[in-house]
Amino acid sequence: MDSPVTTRLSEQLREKIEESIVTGAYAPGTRLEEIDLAEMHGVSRTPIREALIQLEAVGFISKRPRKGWEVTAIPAPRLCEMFDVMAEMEAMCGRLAARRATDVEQRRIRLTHQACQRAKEANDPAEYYRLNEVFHLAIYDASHNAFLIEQASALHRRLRPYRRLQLRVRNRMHTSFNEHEAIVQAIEAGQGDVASDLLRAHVVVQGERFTDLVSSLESLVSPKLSVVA
Amino acid sequence: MDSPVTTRLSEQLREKIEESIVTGAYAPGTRLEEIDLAEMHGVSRTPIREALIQLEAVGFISKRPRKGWEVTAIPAPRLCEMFDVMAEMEAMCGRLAARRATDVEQRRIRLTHQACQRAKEANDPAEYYRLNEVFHLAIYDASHNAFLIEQASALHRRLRPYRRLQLRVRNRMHTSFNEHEAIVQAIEAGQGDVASDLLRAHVVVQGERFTDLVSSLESLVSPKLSVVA
DNA sequence: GATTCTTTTTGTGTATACAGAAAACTGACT
DNA sequence: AGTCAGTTTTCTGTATACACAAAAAGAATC
Repeated sequence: MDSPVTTRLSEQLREKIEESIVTGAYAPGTRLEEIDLAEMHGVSRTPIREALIQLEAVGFISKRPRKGWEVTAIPAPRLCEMFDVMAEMEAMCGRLAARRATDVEQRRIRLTHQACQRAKEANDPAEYYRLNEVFHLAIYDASHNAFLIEQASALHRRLRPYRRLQLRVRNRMHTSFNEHEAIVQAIEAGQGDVASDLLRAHVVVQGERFTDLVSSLESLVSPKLSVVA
Repeated sequence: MDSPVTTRLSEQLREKIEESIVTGAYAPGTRLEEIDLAEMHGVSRTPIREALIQLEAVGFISKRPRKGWEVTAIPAPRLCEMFDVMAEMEAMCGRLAARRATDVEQRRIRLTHQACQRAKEANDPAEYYRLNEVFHLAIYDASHNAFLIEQASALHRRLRPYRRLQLRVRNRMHTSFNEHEAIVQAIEAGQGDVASDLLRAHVVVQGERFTDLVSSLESLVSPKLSVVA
């Protein structure tokens, strides 16, 4: 039924757990106990442990001396740093995409952008959010640098639970769309430096958006706090 | 004597094995067998396995279906992609460093550069190679972006066995030094964009250096090939 | 002599067992 | 009643054992 050579419980478990983190099911700060996870997935501790070790190596979780594993809660300042790096990587993708994108890839970017427009006009933030990811990934792909694509995608995924919050910001969807339009034009015109600068500005977290980010961070972590307060 | 809470054989083992890869003791393509490594280090398979899993997560080794673990041999085209990304990250470090470096950090960069000069004039490539790393790391630090520093350092380390080969290229030490001088000046002058562009050009693998890289790659992998040929 | 089938060996993936340490709880003493 | 000490429990790190699968080697047959 499923792939026969996918022998590797620990890999499948890593994907499952990572998915739970990325989607926010396991919020930052959540404790992960090996035995619980093992029972939950009906396996022994060993493959669970191996999955957790992989997740730790990529920074998704961290191990506290005697406290078990914990979903990494990224502090706001570090999150800004990560968005800065993300911005730079996207800028690089954009520069390369403007130089290297094939006709098919250009068309794919433009089409995804138009789909974003429909989602915007339908005032459907969820759909816009989904298409926004497709849009950015399309630009990554057009860079024709496999390593860059991997790195950018990984960081994109890492930041996913935090980016989702950004769209709640007032008018973000419209602003985002307008920025996309300019980016697409720059790529189509082959203007690498322009696309690069636009993408950097588009992704980076500046000014008031930083405050939004910080405040929305609080809605992610331990809900019990809100009960106390 | 050593840190008492460093209980974690797998961590120590990961560092040891990674060191062997980075220094080139384990050349690309080398087979790593769990039992051999376990005996070699006087431990059981479990911590070895955990160490290998971590190394796989970062891309140092990869697992072949039924062939065990193998030190990842990076193909030349991918290596170029990685150097391109490295160049972009260094460029970003330089741009930030020019804006943010403290007096102490500027002085540290300049001093390391002067040490490079002494190594160059003493015609000591090994020492120059070592100081070159210190120089670049000093620029990373001056960027004041902890995440960027981590990422850049990790990629730098990843590329280390390949960068070493580059210095064998004729006159590379002198060219490198001159480029460093311009970079230092740009950072001291606070010219972020200039530092950025210079660093990108300094790190990237272009033109004839690509050919050098490809040919030097062959000296890394399985020596039996040269016996056959 | 070559090819194919069978058997053996080797190596990985998962489970389980065991030891040691830290944290929590309980009891006693001040 | 509070604090300190001792005991118990829980959890982690490491070792070992077992099963399954693939590759290699050897034997038999064509």
